[in-house]
Amino acid sequence: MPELPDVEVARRNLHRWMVGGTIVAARCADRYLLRPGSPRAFEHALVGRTVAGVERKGKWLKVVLDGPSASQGRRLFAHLGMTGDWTEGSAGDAENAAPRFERARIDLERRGRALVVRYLDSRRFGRLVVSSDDIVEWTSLGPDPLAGGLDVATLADAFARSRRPVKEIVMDQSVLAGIGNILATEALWRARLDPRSPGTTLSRSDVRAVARGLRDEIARELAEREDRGPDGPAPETYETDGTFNAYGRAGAPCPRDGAPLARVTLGGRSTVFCKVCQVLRR
DNA sequence: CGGCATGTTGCGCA
DNA sequence: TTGCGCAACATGCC
Repeated sequence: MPELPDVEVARRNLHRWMVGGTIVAARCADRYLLRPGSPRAFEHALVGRTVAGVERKGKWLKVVLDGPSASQGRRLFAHLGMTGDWTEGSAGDAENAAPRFERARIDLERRGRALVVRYLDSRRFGRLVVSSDDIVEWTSLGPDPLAGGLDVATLADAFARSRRPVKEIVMDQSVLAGIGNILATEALWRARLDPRSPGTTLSRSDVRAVARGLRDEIARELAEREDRGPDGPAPETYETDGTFNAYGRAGAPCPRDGAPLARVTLGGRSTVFCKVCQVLRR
């Protein structure tokens, strides 16, 4: 599920489902997901509150809650980790039973209707954190690409300051929030730039190409998810169905020149690229 | 059984 | 101080 486009879709869904609703029950028994919180604190912080808004920065979500008085606002921060997802169903239907991998459940009342919002996460690398202030994981994020954070000057600055491979810089959440392994791999393929190139070696036009690659790939993935709609196929099924140019395609022909795509490890992450058309700066 | 996985953090070492 | 590499976290799937 989780890179910027997936999280943005989750944000829009949560916004549509929850804003204006009042939380009547909240349960999460998973202490690992709640770290450093507790099931009791989770329930206590949410029940009785009204949802005022749902925001996103990078891969983090922030659900803004209103208390009985304005000074009692609380926030629920959520990260999808590797396999997290949010779903919705109306309470009372046949599907009242907890689906597989349900880790948290929030019951709301909205416009006289009861609904259930669920957090599912098979691998449990996600987070659910309640706080009355912004948490450091949120405040230390760099600018978000969809909020105008993807400008060439900022990127050029980050590259100029580091000899680390360009792919690692782009995936650094304090440089740019929301870029994961798929977006970085695809953007660099689009930019025709070898992911191992040190940041300091990039030319002005390289930086522009990386920015354009990121922008285009984010837009493409967002459009793809919008096309499928909420009742489309399960997320897992659109990872490897031919929509990627490089990600997950090691050994297969590069769509541009037919050369077999190479695979290396950068920052502990699998990295696929074409040695023929993606130029290595040094 | 072995290997890989869309993410993040922390540790040890150069 | 910075930058790596690597393991760990917990689990599913091919």
